[in-house]
Amino acid sequence: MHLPNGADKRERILAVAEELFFQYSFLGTTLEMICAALRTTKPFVYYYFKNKQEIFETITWRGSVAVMTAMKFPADDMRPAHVKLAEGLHRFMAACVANFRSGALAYRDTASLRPQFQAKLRRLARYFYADLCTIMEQGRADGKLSFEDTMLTARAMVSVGAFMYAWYAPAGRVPPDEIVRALTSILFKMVGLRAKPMRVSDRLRVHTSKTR
Amino acid sequence: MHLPNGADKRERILAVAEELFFQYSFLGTTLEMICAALRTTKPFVYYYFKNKQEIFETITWRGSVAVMTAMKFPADDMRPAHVKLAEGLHRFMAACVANFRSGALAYRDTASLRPQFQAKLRRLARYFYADLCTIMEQGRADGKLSFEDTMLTARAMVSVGAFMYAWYAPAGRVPPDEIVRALTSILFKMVGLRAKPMRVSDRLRVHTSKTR
DNA sequence: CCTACCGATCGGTAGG
DNA sequence: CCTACCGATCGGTAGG
Repeated sequence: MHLPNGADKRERILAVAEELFFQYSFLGTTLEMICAALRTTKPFVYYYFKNKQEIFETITWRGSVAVMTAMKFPADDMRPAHVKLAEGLHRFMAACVANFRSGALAYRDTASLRPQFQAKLRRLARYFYADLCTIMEQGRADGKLSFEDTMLTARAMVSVGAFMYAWYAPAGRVPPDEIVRALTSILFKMVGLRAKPMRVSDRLRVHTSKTR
Repeated sequence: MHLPNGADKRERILAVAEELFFQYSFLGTTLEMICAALRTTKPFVYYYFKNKQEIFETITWRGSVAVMTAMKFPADDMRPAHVKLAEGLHRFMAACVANFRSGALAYRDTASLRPQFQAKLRRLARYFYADLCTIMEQGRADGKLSFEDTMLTARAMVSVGAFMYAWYAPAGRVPPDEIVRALTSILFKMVGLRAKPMRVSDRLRVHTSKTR
């Protein structure tokens, strides 16, 4: 045990609030509930955050960024589009599973976000979809993929990851890695990609460069 | 113009409330907002409904039933499983598009539903998934379908319809019928079904029996 | 069908 | 003088 510093305490607030916001929504979660779960008081929370809104948007932003950066590749990555898409979809699905709570807040509780924050999220999503659609169409032009409307197919694939909040339970029947592999394999079928999704260990062995 | 009877007035309340609940969530919608949109007062609304909860659950139940009954077939329907699945998936997707607002309330605002109502919804969903998975596995046994984990594939297909609330706009780029056709076609790929989804007019010509 | 009003509970902040 | 908190209570607003 060690005395936690400020950053640790802030993280603890965020962790507890994420759980409560996911379960009860923004308006359904009171500061009293957050404080009770933290076994602390409101002024303690208000020392680290200006208000409830700031806590909520911090969590929401993290989750959204984690999911929406999966299609980013270095400019010098010259692999074929369908290979990048396979890796990107796998990263996307892994991020959806790892962040299924915070990732859901953006679209499930949109009304509780300030308009300017919503605009920031829409920008993030627009870039994600632009990257995704570009890679998809390159892969199709290369004859490696097969699908009809690009944007609708992209929306459908994102739905599979995004809607996970409604049914996924971390301690469920299938282990997380296996869920990621199986769902990624379903996304592959949706774009007519033949390859099987790599296992996490394979991906780490083949692709060692850090993208962040 | 005619003087609306009690049922009409009730429906008007439900229509206005559905729009507001979808946009602002249950807790974010006040009775004052509903009354203002209706240009009436709270006691008028409380003449037709016991409380805010009853309005919300009435709307939610309708949407959920509309979507979750798509996989029901008459006991004497002897068509092959993959044919029934094709029709069921098409009906499911059409119901998701037609009820994207009320259908979303069940999973987006779950916390605002009473536990016993949540249990009723879970029962409805369990029957839907049971029917869906049964037909899927029959079709696979017949050699007409191809997929891995049945339940995960079912979840993924439902996600495509369910998550539509996050992006679908009735007055958007693609007309509703075309959205339904394109998304159903994507569901077909997810289960390895070769057939193309029928157009609405075709389906009505071929299959005239009422399922309700 | 409306005006007026209640018990309670909310997010946020005061003094110490 | 600062920080990190507590007990108490503020102004406003919710459902009914």
